[in-house]
Amino acid sequence: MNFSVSEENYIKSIYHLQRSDGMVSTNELASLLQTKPASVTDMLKKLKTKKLLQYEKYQGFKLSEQGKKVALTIIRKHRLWEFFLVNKLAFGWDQVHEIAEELEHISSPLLIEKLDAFLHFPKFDPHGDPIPDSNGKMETSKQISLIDLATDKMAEVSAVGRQSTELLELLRHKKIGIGTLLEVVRKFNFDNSIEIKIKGLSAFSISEQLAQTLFVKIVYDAK
Amino acid sequence: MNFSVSEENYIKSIYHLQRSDGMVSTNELASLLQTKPASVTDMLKKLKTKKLLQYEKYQGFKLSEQGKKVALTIIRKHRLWEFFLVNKLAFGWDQVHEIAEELEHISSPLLIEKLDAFLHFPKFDPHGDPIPDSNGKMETSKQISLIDLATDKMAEVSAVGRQSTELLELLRHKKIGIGTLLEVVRKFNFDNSIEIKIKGLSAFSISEQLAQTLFVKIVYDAK
DNA sequence: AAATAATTTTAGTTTTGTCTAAAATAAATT
DNA sequence: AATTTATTTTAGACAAAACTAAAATTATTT
Repeated sequence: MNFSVSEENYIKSIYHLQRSDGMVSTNELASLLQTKPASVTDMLKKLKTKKLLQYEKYQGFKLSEQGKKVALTIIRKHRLWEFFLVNKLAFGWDQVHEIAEELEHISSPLLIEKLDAFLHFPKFDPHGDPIPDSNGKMETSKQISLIDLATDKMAEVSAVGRQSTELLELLRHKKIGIGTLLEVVRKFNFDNSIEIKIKGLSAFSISEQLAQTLFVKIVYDAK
Repeated sequence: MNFSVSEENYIKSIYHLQRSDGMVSTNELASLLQTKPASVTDMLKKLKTKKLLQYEKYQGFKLSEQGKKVALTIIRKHRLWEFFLVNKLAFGWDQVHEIAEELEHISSPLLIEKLDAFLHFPKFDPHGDPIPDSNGKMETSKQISLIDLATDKMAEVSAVGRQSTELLELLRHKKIGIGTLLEVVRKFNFDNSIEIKIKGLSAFSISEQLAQTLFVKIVYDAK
């Protein structure tokens, strides 16, 4: 099936939001798409009738399996084009997002398969985000120390180094556990402490020592 | 200034039609765009207010200088993408038109300059049509004998070999002169005669001998 | 638990690009 | 030259995707 540019942008944005949230809200989506909540509601109804969305009014919404598949093909196109722009056309990695936003809506599947082959099936785009293959599967990022996580990357706590009662106590107090989704908001050079944000909580700082012992996997470039 | 996909398709189509005609008619354009004459009229008004078109109602229309410039940048994009698709992504020359119809509307001028450089500034697309440079200038095709002209290529009579009174008499009778625009409709293997079409006249046949003495330049791939 | 605030949805418009049907104009024919 | 035919334009409607303002629902506070 074929979708309009507008529908595709909604699907992609919902996918991004639900990675961190599970469930997505109308206001959240409206602000990401720079549009009004009323417009979002209209589109939600349309996407529901097309079976791309699980949606009950006033209850929030998320993509159906079908919808996720569509989202992944759009993301695949976006990231392949970004790779092309940077590695073949010599764009800087910070110049390509807007252009890829347009290119991702070109419809030919054959084009994307040929582009993928031409680029030798890259696994990551220039920002380090994984590129889904034609079945929607992508590499999961390698585990890195939280201290090395770039700002604005959504990551999931995947392991804790050198466990101890004191550490676990601290983690429980800060509401951090395996699977917790977070992102780094700021880094302070003075003491290498970092400020992190967990969905639903207000941002707070953690020490260099703590950041070093926590390991995370990037789950999504939320940009 | 930025134009919608629809506006760009109108501009491009008008450019193609006026190459052979000088002036373009509403019906002609409607049939090329697979739309209705009434829709064409609506768009003509819009293009006129945007100063892309010289248009007086019931009198036909043609692009302004501005409009031609816009048309040429679209054609430049289309042909560069076709070159890319065939020479980098290994598409067949007959598979690329539709995809290029989408790619030609991607807006970034920097993208096109970088693509042009990446392709080493090609002068002709995979169909043999010239690619305008960033100023809208393009190579004019080389002069070839009419007998060698492919079907469906619009060409302009540029010279006549071995002039003689008899030849000139024949040409005058057939209404062919220097500058006449024509295209080859069919080729007959039996006697190598060809059927040609001149705008405004019905198609007619000419002999192999005559076709050999006439020289033409391709002015446009009217497809 | 009631009242207030925030969020979400509905109802009614707008814009872009299309359409049909009818009217206006131009071209062709007798 | 008058009439018929073809072409082009107008008028009014529609679908997609957005908007504003108001109503409905849910969440939060006191």
